[in-house]
Amino acid sequence: MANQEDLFKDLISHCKEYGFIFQSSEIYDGMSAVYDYGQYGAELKKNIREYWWKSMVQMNENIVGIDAAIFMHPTTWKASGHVDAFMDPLIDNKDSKKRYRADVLIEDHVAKIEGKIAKEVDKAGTRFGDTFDRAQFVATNPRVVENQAKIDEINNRFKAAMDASDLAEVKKLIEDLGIVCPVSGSRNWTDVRQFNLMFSTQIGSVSEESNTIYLRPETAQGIFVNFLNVQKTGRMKIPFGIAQTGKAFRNEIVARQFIFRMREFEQMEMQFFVKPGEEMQWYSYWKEQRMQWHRSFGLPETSYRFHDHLKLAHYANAACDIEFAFPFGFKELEGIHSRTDFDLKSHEKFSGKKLQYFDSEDNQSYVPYVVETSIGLDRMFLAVLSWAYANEKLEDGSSRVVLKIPAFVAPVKAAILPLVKKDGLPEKAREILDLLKGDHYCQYDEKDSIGKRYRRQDAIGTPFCITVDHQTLEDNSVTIRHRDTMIQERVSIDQLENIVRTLVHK
RNA sequence: GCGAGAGUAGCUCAGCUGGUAGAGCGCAACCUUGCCAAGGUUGAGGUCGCGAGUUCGAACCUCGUCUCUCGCUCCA
Repeated sequence: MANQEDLFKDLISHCKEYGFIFQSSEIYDGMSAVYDYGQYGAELKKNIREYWWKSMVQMNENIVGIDAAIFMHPTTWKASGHVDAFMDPLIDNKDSKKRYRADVLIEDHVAKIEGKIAKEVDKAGTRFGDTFDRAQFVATNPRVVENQAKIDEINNRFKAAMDASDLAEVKKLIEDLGIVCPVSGSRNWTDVRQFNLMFSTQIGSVSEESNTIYLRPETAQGIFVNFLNVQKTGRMKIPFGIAQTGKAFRNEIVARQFIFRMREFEQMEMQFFVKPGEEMQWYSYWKEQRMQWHRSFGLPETSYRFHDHLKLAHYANAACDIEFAFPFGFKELEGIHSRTDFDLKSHEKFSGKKLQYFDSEDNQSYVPYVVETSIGLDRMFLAVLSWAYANEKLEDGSSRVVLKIPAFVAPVKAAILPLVKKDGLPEKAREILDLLKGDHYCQYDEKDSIGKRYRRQDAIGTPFCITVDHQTLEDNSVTIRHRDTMIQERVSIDQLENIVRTLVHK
């Protein structure tokens, strides 16, 4: 809907205008797909992160949290499969504008030749019947031998080129083979380029001795490599979980839609280690648990839906997303994956260390299976904000922009406002600020008319405005104005701490 | 990365066939009012995304570049 797009644009402007999100390095024209969180954005993000942490770690006896480093041993990414999977050589056809993986184009070509051989063999098979010696035929038939030699040559050339990182040679191979674009049918190719989806840097300050290392493309591996450390030192018994929040980095080819897909982003992950064979029941359990967590934000249930993966990644035996109705459509917000024992087994293989758990119930050790819940913090932030943003028409014909952020994650919990800045009201208001600011992030504002100040707080999503008026001086009462309803109630200052705590608590 | 569109004050935008920049809102100070924005006075803010070129002269034309939006593509 065009209306939704406009709303999204308005939201992006609002985020900048009110200090939620700025483009990174804006004064230098910015960086594509990198954003900074401003004064209110940082608060909201922190509140969502803390709520997640509390829900996962504090509320679950068998889940503990860690904070692993962004740098990890390079072999980690070989074990996880990222090095191979994230280094595809890509080539574009200039006519169709389509992009292909160079290795896939070559493989397809090889497959065609293999098809020819198979056809030849089949033909001969039917001709000779029972007396057909397949191995003999393949070794001696001139056309088969010729084609097999072609295949070997292609594979050798490709392997040699890739091993030498000689991308020009890969392109030459594609040209020599006369591979055409399936769409345009043309041979008008760009150079082959390698898109490494992982960011790399050097560790070690002396260049000859330095090693290439990667910024982690996911936080999960930090948990896997610490599986035994945590299990032993925390005396954890399966089933148990390890949670972590932190930055991950992906050099996305296209990163768009505001903070939905960024090159640097924050994940909130929990890896739950279970007994092999019990993973599906835990997978279902966490699916339900995570959806409940989302529902606790009080956003409409219709904003969320499950999307079960039909095509599974190499490491998974079940996977689904929780999708959210963003302004640009239903998109992935959180993933729940049954990762089997792929990661731990792979780390066992690459490290040569046993990553097993001794189960004293049935007296055996095994590599645990893993159920993962992985949510993008920035995406959750965007989900909350895009739902909360509203341009309301009021009964009197005026309008207001309000962020209906759930109170427990709102950046500013309460604003304390003297009705006028005289008659001792500011002093009284500051007393109340001092009373509350130890427990809640509050603001004091005395500038402009009271109505204008309410609107200002609406725009940053402050759920409560506490107003000090002349009656306050007489009976020690103030009014609390609720953001969403704009209704005010009068309460005693003595009760204020309790009231605010209750309203803001989750 | 490709294609299309866009970039002028914090925000939304105007700026004619090239003649050295404007409005509204917002912001700051003061006065006034005092319970739901838009009262008065004053003020701060822009080498028009950046860099070249054409021109006597460029926000405007040309090229390059950066960034954003949309569509492809990519998303273990």
